[in-house]
Amino acid sequence: MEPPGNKRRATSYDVARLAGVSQSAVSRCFKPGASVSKKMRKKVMEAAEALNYQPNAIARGLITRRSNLVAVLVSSQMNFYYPEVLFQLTDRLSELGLRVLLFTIRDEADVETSLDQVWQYQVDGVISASYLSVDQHRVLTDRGIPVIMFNRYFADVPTTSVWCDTAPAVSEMIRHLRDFGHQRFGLLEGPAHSMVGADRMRNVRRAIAEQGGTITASVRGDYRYASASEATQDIMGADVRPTAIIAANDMMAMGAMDELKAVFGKSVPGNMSVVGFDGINSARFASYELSTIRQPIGRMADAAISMLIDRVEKPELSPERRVLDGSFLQGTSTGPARV
Amino acid sequence: MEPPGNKRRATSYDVARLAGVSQSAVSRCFKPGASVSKKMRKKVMEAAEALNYQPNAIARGLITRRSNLVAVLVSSQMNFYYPEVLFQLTDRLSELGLRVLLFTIRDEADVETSLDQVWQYQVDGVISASYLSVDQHRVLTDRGIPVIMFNRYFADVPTTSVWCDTAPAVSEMIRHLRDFGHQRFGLLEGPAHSMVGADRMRNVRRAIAEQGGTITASVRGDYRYASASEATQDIMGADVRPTAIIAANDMMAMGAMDELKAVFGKSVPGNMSVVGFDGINSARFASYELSTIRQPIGRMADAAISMLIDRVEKPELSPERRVLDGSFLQGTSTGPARV
DNA sequence: GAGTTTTTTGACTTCGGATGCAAAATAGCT
DNA sequence: AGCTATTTTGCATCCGAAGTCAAAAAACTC
Repeated sequence: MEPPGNKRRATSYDVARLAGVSQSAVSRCFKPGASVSKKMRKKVMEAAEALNYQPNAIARGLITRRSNLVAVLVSSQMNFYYPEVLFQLTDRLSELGLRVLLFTIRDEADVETSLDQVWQYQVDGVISASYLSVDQHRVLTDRGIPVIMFNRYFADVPTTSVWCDTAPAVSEMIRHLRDFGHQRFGLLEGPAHSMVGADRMRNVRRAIAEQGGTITASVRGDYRYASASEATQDIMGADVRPTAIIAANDMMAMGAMDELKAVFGKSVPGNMSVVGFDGINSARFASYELSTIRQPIGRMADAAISMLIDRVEKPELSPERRVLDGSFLQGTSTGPARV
Repeated sequence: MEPPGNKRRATSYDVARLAGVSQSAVSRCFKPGASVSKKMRKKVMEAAEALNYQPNAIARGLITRRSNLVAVLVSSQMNFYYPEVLFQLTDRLSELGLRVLLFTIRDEADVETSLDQVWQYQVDGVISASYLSVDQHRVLTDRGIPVIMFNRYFADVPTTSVWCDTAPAVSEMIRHLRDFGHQRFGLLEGPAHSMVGADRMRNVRRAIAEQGGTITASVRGDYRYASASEATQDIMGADVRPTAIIAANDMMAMGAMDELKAVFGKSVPGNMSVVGFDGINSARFASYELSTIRQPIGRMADAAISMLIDRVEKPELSPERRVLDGSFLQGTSTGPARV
């Protein structure tokens, strides 16, 4: 039974002394591609073992200028999409020996303070699945910190980003609804500033224009479940009622389904159809089984990480955008139009 | 337009030179309680501003032996409880100037590698909402790293932990069910090794023993939504069918509700009642409106953090357990027993 | 204004590893 | 063995900020 804790943690010098070698030797033994003889490695490793030595990542980071830290920014909004993205990113980064420094963003002000921290902690890079203004983005890149935007980008500024193209899947989705006889669509859009939402709805409008059908109402929500309630009432309260509601994300689609059932006595898909975007796990609950446009989150995470690593190693790489296609996932929230 | 990036980032020396003072002076200006004259502070701050200087947290951590990093361990299991805890912890830690180093744990092996990283990154402390063995816990505390267990503790080893006592709320919940005339209960338990689940079900059994009623079946799930499907079938397939199902967490309760509706044609609460534990956000969706025993996650996070900070400042503090009471939250998943 | 106390300031050392370079050790070759 | 080519190893210095301590400056006293 050792006296717990108080003893200082072992340093490379301690290991060196015990092993009877120099500190540099110890350092080399813990560096992957270094030139060390077998004997040396054995001696050092034994001493390290005995002292419970592990290199100090902080000290290492100071000299190598590589912290192996990646800042991940996610919105703390109640939208289950974010945790999924976060966990996917974290799992994968861990496997590559990179640590996640997590920043949850509630509002604009949070972003500013987070960016200061990002800078102070010498992160190797940033993956942002949260809102970031062009200026904020530039502050980071100007300072030489690679930034990858997850599922967002700037229209007018080159940005390294992963993006999910929903156009083909939306087209498929509208065809699916049209085949079911739907003609009148209510749109539950995202917030005004959301480019993801704007893009999704642009695709929806285009597909409807191409394939036929009318939009009976278009209302904004804030991507959260709760916001769908009022939005659905607005949609249903319009002059003409739709037979299908298309929501800009799954959370709102779920909210819309529940509102339709609870308040309007509609069954889904019996009387109304509902579709969403994202393909989050909770949309697969049997109570919803949402027809939705699924983002390949895992593959998007891989893409983001690989672009990030490329840029950590070669900072001069120019911005790049990787686009993955979303896919239409048919659930049971869509069925024949009941007029 | 500055030449982007390539320039080295400014250090305290650069600022000192520009301001015409010593490096120590710069350092002091960035330390809260230091003695600096107004003139000096002004000069330094202007220079810092001009150079876009922010102290290097890595270098600072090296000398102060305080990284201001807190490792947060959460299970990456598909259980929405974890993201909620994580986000609560992160929001609060950020406000206190502490950064979250996130570790998602898939399995035992992940824990081991994570602990190595925790050690290497000189975190100031660890908050674990994930499985941790007694040995793993001891490795950390022996090394002098404060560990706070979130919603778990060891029966036989003193542990600093936050815990939610569900006993009174469970008693209330059973009374609620008894008042509705329920006599036969099916238990959907957690995995065998889960002490949280064991504790919850112990309280349930005790309350039933005290207030009357029989347990028709007791089946284990793994806390995930999907596991409730088979478990519910087992419960419903037993010799005697219950009128209410008590699940060890909300995810499984939701799964049970859906299984009852979809496969057994039961309505909830029309034909069967279902209750859960946790009080996660998704249990509030209108499709579920689960009656559940709610954990005060926010307050638990506060408690965990305050205990952590206490121990970072005074490592010699002995283990402490803070216990908060859960509360019974009545939803619409419970109603009169229909025999 | 000289003498004393208090506050500010700067020179220097420290934290714990990584690395360039030269010395030492080993291997390779005739 | 003798001598060169190649590894290994250790020394010394660096990364960037913080803290110690004594010198310098400012603030008080009488």
